[in-house]
Amino acid sequence: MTDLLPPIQTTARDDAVLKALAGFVRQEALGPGEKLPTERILAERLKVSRNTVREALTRWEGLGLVERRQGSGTYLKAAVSPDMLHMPLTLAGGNDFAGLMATLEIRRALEAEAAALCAIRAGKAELAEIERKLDLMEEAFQTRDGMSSEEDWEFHQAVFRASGNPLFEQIIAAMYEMFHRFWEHPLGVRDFGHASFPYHRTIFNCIAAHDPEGARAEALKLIATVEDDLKRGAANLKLSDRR
Amino acid sequence: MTDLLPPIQTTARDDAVLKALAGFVRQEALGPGEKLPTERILAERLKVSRNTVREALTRWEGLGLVERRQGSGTYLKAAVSPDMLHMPLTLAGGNDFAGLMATLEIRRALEAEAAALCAIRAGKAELAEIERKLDLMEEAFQTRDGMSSEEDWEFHQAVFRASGNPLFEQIIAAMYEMFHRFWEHPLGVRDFGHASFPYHRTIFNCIAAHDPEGARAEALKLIATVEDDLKRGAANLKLSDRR
DNA sequence: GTGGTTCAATGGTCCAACCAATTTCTGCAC
DNA sequence: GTGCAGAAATTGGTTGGACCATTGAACCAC
Repeated sequence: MTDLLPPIQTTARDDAVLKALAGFVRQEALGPGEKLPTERILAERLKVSRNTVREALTRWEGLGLVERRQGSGTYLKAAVSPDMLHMPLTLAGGNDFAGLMATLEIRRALEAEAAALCAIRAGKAELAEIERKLDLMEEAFQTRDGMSSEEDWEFHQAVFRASGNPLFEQIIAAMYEMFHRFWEHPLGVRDFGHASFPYHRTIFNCIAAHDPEGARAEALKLIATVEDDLKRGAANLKLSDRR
Repeated sequence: MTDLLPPIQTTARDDAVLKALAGFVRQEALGPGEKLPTERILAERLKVSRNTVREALTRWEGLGLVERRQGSGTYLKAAVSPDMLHMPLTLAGGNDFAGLMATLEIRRALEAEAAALCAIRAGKAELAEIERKLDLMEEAFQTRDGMSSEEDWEFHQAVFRASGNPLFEQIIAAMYEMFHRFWEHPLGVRDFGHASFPYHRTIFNCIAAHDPEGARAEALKLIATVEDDLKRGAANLKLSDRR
């Protein structure tokens, strides 16, 4: 009794605009940073109102695909293709401890899996890149006494990228803003992140040895230390209510 | 209706509109499904043009926070708060086999973690809800000879929801469209999904017994069967180029 | 009740301006 | 020719008003 009667679609102009624009971008082989036609031109060419064009572009802007600069133009921020899948995530109350723990749980799941996949799939080039990031991070850690969040992040990004699955990097990158917001205000925990330091190299060693389960285990240990730091920070935070 | 919604002041109008609207939603304690003021009312109250209101609402619609129904009104689809964090993801080329495998790897990571967390955190009410979905699914499986994708999905949703971390459900729900697209055209694999059937109950048993590692292991087995079905389907697909 | 009809409300689209930020061009001083 | 300030053009942002398409409720005949 499956009544497969999908609703018919009579009007979908702004969607049509986006589809046309996606086709245009593909045909012109436009990449990130390049400028696309002005709203007035698009409206004229597509035979729709400028308002409709603007609504369509607003959608893309909200999805982070495009950046508008008043007086200058509209620029691509990411690669687009006609058959993209959009996953807008919203995390309510992202500023507090609970929200941070929630993202950390996601990160634990993804980081462990990515490390394991990376151990299986990473080739020589990827391994070299990861090791380069690792060296940079360790150097920064020594010279700046533990302040290596930027390099730390780049190491993890390299691992995600070498997992062979672009989704890992994308999801984590989307959550980066939240982590970053936090890393700059370590809740009074002076040595935040120090405990996680040694595990970066143990993870790399397992990956280089093509030991998926080892890499997974080390990644889990790393996240556990971050979780621990976070809980210590939460205790410090109990008294001061920030914003 | 109360006369909240004070006029907007500065530039960055549409952003200000969203902030004001978020505040309004919070003060009125509006929940999902409830209707919010019409565009014309908002424009008048906030002292901005209706177009500006529309651009703001278009943003929220693109983020899946709101649903517009022509002739009816604009309705909340999710809880909103003034300090939300948005993480829009876009994945290119989601239609092909590689894209499907990529999402499945994400699902493996999240499903295993969520099952484990669920085994730790699920209370009596959550357990009962999961078991209800499980019963529905098993019944549908028997009576419709394996066609239980809808109920199957609801079971997994219940598990994610009981994990205590809303991000799991959100990420997976965002990927649902891709899975669903596929489930309706099982690539010629007649008994697609059959192999995964028994693991639903074993997962539930582990969750009910508060056995995190057991639940994780069973979830991994389930995903493995789906992966296997998918690979069989890919072989069938080699010859026919769809769409 | 069932099935149409009417009608007001609401989102969707369009137009024609104007504003604000940016870029580009122009012309003068040197 | 060079450099730079100011004018002009370009472009996204906003406004107000108009009309269309869909929805849903009230109403009416049967």
